[in-house]
Amino acid sequence: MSNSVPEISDAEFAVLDVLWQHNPANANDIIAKLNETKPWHEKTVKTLLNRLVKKQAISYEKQQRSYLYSPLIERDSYLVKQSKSLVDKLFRGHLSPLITGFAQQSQLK
Amino acid sequence: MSNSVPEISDAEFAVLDVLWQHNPANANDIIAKLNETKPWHEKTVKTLLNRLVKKQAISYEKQQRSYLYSPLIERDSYLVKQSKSLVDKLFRGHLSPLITGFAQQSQLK
DNA sequence: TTGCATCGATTACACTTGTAATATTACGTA
DNA sequence: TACGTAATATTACAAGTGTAATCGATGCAA
Repeated sequence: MSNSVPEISDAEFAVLDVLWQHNPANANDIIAKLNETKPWHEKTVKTLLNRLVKKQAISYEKQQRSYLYSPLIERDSYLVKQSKSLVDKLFRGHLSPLITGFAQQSQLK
Repeated sequence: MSNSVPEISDAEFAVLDVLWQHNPANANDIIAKLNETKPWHEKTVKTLLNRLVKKQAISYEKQQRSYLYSPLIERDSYLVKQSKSLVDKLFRGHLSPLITGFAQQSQLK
């Protein structure tokens, strides 16, 4: 049976998201990509990479001096799990009120 | 302009959720209701109530010895906000992939 | 009136998270 | 071979969170 998906914080998710788009990737690539949208310090991103490794959300292989990182958890299963847990928490498992809420809100403006 | 909705943790949300179902309510009522599903110590719930008050998510009025609590933030707007922020984060604002993901996942079993 | 039970208020404490700074290690160059 | 530099690893530190325990006030029972 496959391990359950670890908890991923918001900042960690952003890193993982970059890796889902393109992998394997080294730290500098990831930092550059992230910095297109987030003003994160290099050190910050490295911390996040380390935490993701510890959580076994990503893996790395040594490539000369630096590492090449790859996701260990699947994007789709992660997204489904997160969606489901939100819908469980907010709507007791029912998707329709979410959709309705969205519709109403977007129609307000 | 109305204040933006404060950040509410998962445990705090459960308390707020009880108050949305029935309010005003005193601490004991809330504890009893929560204990139908969560094995939380009385002290824990009181801490959560305090934090919600500090965050101005709920209010109270003194009733003799104890307090009567009521929600200050609206259930609907809170749910919409949370849904939206998840959809923004996971699906870049698009609802349809969430729905599709749900459909696929539920059809697997 | 005194003490106990019961409220809410304050304090505790470890873990996670955001956000780095510092330490260490190992190439590559002079 | 010795050093600077660039990678990773370790440490930092405050705020938020989960989960209570303790403190202080107060009203009720004896």
